[in-house]
Amino acid sequence: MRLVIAKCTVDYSGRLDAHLSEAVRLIMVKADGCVAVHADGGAYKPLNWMNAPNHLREYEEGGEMKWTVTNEKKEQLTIQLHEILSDFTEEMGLDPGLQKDGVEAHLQELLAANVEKISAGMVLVRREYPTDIGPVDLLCRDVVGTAVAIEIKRRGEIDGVEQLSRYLEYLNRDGNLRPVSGIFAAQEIKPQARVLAEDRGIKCLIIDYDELRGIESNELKLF
Amino acid sequence: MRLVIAKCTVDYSGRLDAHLSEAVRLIMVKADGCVAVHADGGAYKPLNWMNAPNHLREYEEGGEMKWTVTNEKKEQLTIQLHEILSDFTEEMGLDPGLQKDGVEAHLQELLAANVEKISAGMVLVRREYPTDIGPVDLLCRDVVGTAVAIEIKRRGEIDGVEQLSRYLEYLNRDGNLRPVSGIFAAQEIKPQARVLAEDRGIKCLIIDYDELRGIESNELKLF
DNA sequence: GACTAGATGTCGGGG
DNA sequence: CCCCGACGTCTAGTC
Repeated sequence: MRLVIAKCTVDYSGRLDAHLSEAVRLIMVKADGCVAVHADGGAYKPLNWMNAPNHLREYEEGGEMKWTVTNEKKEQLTIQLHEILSDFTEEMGLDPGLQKDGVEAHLQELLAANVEKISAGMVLVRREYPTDIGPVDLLCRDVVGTAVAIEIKRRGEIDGVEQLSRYLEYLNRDGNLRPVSGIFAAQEIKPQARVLAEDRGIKCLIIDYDELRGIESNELKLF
Repeated sequence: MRLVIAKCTVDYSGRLDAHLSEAVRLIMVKADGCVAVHADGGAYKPLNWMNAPNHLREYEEGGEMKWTVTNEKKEQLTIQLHEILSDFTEEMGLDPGLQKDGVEAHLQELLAANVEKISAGMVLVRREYPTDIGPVDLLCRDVVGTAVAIEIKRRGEIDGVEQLSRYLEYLNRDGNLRPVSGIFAAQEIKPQARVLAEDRGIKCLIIDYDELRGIESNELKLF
């Protein structure tokens, strides 16, 4: 990784046009070639960047260094280095990568293993039930045998309700399943999403991840 | 800005749990206090981070440095620095910020000024027409006085069609507007989005940003 | 390659 | 503050 701190001006042209006037910034060049220009604030997002794969050309122009980074998609990042305050390179090697726990896939796994907690007698038909317009998170049958499509989110927002609505509309065309009801399950459901869901006859369900995890570990203890 | 390169292990706990095993990484601490842990690859997103506002505590534990970053939302980032290879600080000052051109707002502005280019006799009622479920990009009336809702996107995908559909459903409840037709306008429309739009009776329109900009500059030349 | 959906999305604007 | 929508969204997974 190469870290350059320099007084610079930057221009990006591609999906839009953007310009940064002269200031001191950090320019980060990673081993895979991606370039990021950071200000000393504003969360982790750089002001400008160019992802790999790309081509970096460094050259002198009028007594100053100029970098142009281009890629196959005709995007271009141009950095004028008016004054280089620091230029430092360090080999870091490959990263073993990030392990995560608590993303949507884990919620889905836990809820799939505990569908009877949603309502007594509920039975799982399958996870990731395939349709032409994408997989339904969980397809179940309730105690009287009615099909139930469940969409699971960490945070329940309008997009998720629309997604479930599309699946319901599709599934209800299938004579073997019809009528299919819907449950929108999330750790947190935004008010507007709840209104839209209930307006469409979709039930809302708040999932307690820790509680479900607790059930799992308690069951493990029993055996 | 402080840049530390160190062999470290990292743990994040908050919206999810995440763990990074031992490796050499860059730790970036910005003037506003935000912390980011970068590997030497993988675009501009850090492996782990904690945005401002937060509280950074540095202390020694078992002969190694340990950082804990916490915030009001009970999120926590813990960094174990097993070996510090470099620790460098540079004052950078405030950044004048990024100027952009070509985002959706510009498209909307241009199209609003040229609604008669959409179809002859089209008249703009208002931009950002407010409804309870959000603002409609453009509300117009066509040559025979029928209301037309226009949703503008740079890239037209299914989400945008759903958004316009919600607006149309809402607007069509208003006796003063009904019937309201819809136009989905974008620089590029994905095939599936087009199919969904047309299935719902929504017209699709490709916008040529450069052409509209050309019209604007030509009109300027006339005066 | 196209398309879908998740993301610790982030970010900015408006109520 | 929440809510909402844009973003150079990015990214991973599937078909």
